Amino acid sequence: MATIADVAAHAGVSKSTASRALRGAGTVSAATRRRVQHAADQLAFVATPSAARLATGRTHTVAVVTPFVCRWFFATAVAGIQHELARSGFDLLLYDLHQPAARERFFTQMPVRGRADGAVLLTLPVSEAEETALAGLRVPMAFVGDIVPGSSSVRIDDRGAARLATRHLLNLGHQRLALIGGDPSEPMGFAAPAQRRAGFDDAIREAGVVVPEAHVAAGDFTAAGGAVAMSQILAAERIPTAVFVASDEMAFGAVHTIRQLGLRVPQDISVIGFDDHELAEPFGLTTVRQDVYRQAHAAARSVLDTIAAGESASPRHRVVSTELVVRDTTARAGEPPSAHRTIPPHERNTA
Amino acid sequence: MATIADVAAHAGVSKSTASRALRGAGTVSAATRRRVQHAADQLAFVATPSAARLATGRTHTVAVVTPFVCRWFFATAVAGIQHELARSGFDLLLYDLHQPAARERFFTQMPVRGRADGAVLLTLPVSEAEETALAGLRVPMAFVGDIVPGSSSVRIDDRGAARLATRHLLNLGHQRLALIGGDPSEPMGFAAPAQRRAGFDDAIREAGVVVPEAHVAAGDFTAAGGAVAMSQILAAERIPTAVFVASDEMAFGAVHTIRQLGLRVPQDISVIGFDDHELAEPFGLTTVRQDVYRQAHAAARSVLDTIAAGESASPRHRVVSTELVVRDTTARAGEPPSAHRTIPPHERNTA
DNA sequence: CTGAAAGCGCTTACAG
DNA sequence: CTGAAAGCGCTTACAG
Repeated sequence: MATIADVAAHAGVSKSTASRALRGAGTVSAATRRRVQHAADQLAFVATPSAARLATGRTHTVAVVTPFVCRWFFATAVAGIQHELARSGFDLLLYDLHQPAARERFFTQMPVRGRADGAVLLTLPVSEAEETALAGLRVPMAFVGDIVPGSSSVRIDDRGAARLATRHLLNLGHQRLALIGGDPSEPMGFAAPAQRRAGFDDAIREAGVVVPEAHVAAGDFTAAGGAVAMSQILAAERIPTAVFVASDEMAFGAVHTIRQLGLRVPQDISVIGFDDHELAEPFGLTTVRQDVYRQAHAAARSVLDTIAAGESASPRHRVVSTELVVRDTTARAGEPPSAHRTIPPHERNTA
Repeated sequence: MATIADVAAHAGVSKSTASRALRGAGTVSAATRRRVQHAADQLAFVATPSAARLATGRTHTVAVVTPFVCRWFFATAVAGIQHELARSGFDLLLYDLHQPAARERFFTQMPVRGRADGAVLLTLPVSEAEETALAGLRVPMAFVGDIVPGSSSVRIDDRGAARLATRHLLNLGHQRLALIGGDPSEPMGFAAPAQRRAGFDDAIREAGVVVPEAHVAAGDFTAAGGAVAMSQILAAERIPTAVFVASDEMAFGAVHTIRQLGLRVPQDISVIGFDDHELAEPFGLTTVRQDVYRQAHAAARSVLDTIAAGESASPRHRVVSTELVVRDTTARAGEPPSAHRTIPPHERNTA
């Protein structure tokens, strides 16, 4: 591995000018710049990151901290951030706080310290202690889905979007609604579930509709959890005709449960999800779309901009719009089966 | 930020012994060790990573390079690696090669150099040039899904698993099979699609069954791609009674297309996927399971072990088993609807 | 067991 | 425009 001393020697200059020439910093004559560059190419020189970092204090790295990398929302967000970072030549350090223990270890040990110039936190409401720990990092941060004073944020209007989803059900004439939301005692303490519940409540209150407790169930934002929650609701004496599910992944499970019990979607029960998961379209799930990739992208951009601008930049708070996407899992209350759900005059197997 | 000189001063020792005491290296008397530790705690000392790296040459970081973080397989693998790394106090640097341009940039610039002590590469068949570029890193590597001489690998028997899936269809009495596989001209050049195709071919050859070209279509391993591929197959003069789809995500799309056209799964067409995606269970998709989390975990472990052992450790090649998981999307050829698919005597809506 | 010194490989005022 | 020197903050032989 060639060092900068090697390229300096090859080019017949000092380390100082070699360094300056390579980084385009300071003033270097065009001729020497060329000589140095040539020497560097010859030797396939590339600066040792740790040495450059120690000297400059900059890491050209951004940390991403997330619960559950493996879930759609977070994986999509990580992709969005990675792509934006790559465009600026920044590396991405990933921290997954999948368990309370991992979360605690992260906030007490602060492995990010000295390893990143900025951080983006995904959907992670932080306690006061955690907030001060993060502040101790003294690097720009952006939050996706939460607002923390002093840091930038990008999010959607969860409450408004949930209200929109619920109104869609109401507008279709449904009176017996159900909700599959989040578990308030969930250890990560996510903010979105409560917001979505509030939006649901807004809508039913406005419509003067009452939802019995038996029609409210909590899932863990997985399909399996949604399936279980749905079966709890369907065990009620009187079952709903429509259900708002606070995530598409749970909605997939809910739809499956309904069908397993021999009921039809949407003829017997309408289902609307939340997210516009990549499988929502192929599955015909009605939902409200949020653009996760774009939110993540914007958060990364904002961190990058703040890094470039130095401490000066003031935090930006952005709200990304959502959109109702009507597909095949919602229908008017009491509607007969739609035409394309019946057996069509298509070629059939005879094997 | 306190430096090691600060804690040395506080403890009344030299930097050398302070360093030794903190890292448990060399020999330090119990008493001084305690004094130093106390001083470090007081000052909330934590070694500056770049300085430690420059001095030792170790980064305590592993790089993960993947196409598409946002797809289930890769996101799950990243989670598996992250969790194993965290247990050993290693950081994870993530590189997403989602586009040919990003891939080329990665292999020419080699951003991993000097930033990681090891790497795990996900499902990425490398060219010779790329292989030598990686070798230049001089760090232990493990591949998930591919074999590269000199590096460890963890994978499944794609060909055998595909054969298994196809035999399941054959065993159910199906004679008119179809295949939704990968596109051989896909730029990433993944190895699995060809292997799965080969396994399919093995099975039909053994069974003496012939599959017309019209019953073979390529998808891009997304649900949308699977849906399109399925509709191409269903445009054939004579449609199949069963289809092997090389990934669950494509299978989801395929099932959707079949149902959209008014045909039933599995009564009219049986569908088997590949992966055991987390949504396969809630959706009742028959498939062959591969444990991605475990493969990733093992790959990370193997890199970590090699790092710990130094150059001495010789590469390990592991093949993780797969398993047929029969659910609701496959049935005997010509089978009538199964009981639980018919309308059951359950409470119905009357709204 | 402990300390002084050199070194890891860069960068950056400061002179010239 | 260029060079000598100091410094970034650790670690590690080498003496003692």
